[in-house]
Amino acid sequence: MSTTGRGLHGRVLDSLGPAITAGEYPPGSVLRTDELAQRFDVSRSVMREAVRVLESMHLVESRRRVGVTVRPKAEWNVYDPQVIRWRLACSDRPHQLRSLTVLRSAVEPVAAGLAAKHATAEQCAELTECALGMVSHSRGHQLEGYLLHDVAFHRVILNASGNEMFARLGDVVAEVLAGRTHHEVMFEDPDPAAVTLHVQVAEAVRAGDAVRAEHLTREITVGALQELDILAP
Amino acid sequence: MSTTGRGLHGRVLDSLGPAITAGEYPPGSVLRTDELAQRFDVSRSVMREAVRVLESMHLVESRRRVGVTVRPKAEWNVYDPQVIRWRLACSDRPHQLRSLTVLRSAVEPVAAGLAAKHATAEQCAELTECALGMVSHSRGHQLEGYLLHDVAFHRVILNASGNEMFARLGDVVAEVLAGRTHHEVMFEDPDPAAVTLHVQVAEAVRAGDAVRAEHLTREITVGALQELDILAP
DNA sequence: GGGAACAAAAAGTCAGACTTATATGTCACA
DNA sequence: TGTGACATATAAGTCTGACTTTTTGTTCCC
Repeated sequence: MSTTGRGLHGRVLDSLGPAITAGEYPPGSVLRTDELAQRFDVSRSVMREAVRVLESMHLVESRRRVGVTVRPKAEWNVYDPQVIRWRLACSDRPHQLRSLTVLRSAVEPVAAGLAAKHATAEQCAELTECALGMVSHSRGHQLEGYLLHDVAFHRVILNASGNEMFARLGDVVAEVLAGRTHHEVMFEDPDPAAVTLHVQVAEAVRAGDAVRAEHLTREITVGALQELDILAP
Repeated sequence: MSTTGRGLHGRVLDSLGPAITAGEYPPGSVLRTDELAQRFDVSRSVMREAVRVLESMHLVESRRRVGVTVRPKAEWNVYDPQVIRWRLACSDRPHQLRSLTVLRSAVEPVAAGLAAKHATAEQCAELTECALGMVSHSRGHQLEGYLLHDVAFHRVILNASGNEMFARLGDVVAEVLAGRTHHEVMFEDPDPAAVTLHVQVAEAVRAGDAVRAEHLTREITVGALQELDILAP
């Protein structure tokens, strides 16, 4: 899933990235390239490449005669999928999950409205297929199967919106939904009301009813937010 | 504004990044590190650092024995501020501007609603100050002054929402608004109705009226979308 | 025709020497 | 005592060349 692993510098990032995003090095901390290279037992060239990547994520800033300083959290590229994964993997997870869910609540209803206008016949078919899959996996602790169709459903909506910015949030949504199923508490079968809503959204999109699709999706996301409030008020 | 310039590898990126995002190298194109290093007259180490950054933006993929291949547009990290700037600087600009405006139309109303709940007294004051600044620069071709306050206004809203994902879209909004004023056609003074809406949003946020703040902001973004439709139907 | 051995190509890695910018401390002078 | 110019040390930045590793495509044999 989150395999940066490509090459030695990727190995370094897998270790250093999470450490920084977890706040192990508070903002303003100064690291030195040579020292890091020693610590990770890699050459300076490799270490420099890793630092460059962290710099492009705005996690650190490299300045002559000073070193590599950790930037304040407010400047991080929090939309970078890699950064999102790192933050979801650390203790900041609940806070991060809430931020992303709020983002979903803003984006997905609008995306659904656009999908109702722009979705192709194929996308409509895929959507109903996903919704039916959710229904058939909604009882009897088939959580994994349910999750699979749920993720696919929201991906299709985001893609069908025709907006590239929305489409690229598919991975984020997948991460949030997976997080809810795996890490957070999810004893019981999914809420039947939510399942019904998904089916209705699929219908609305197929019918080209943008207003209804948007409204129904808003209900879904409101539900997701309430779920968070119950778990961590 | 968009000064990557830090170091030699930054110079290379300023040249290669825009070229890739502009589609000069179609997806699947293969570049070789050594050749690029020669072309830009830099050492391989510097070139490798540049490639690493492009790779972290998912613009390219580097594989042994094959080279550096350009990835399909759909996989790019389109939320990376650097990528956004590069794309806004090329012929793709109108399309990009539309995508971002649609994103704004989804995010900003929700952000305004949250701001009404969470804004501090200081933020409220700042907001009304911005709105008043917009009013006082709304007549007599004071476009630059108007833009300044407009950008500040939306930044405060996004920050006051208390959601870090929203807050980080401040730069995007700034870029969109600046684009509208500078590059697109903007002969006349801003629409008086829009100015009034901003003042009303500031009031609603101060009053803690989330529903009203959200609704008014939605009107603002709808206006922005209509403006685009008029310019490029 | 299919599979195994082989060769070439390009990225990846490393080590070492050198350059450059810049923060900081020093000292003279006002 | 404060201030400006100057020297110095430091850490990033750059370049080069040699070497390693992985992967692809070819060739050769069964």
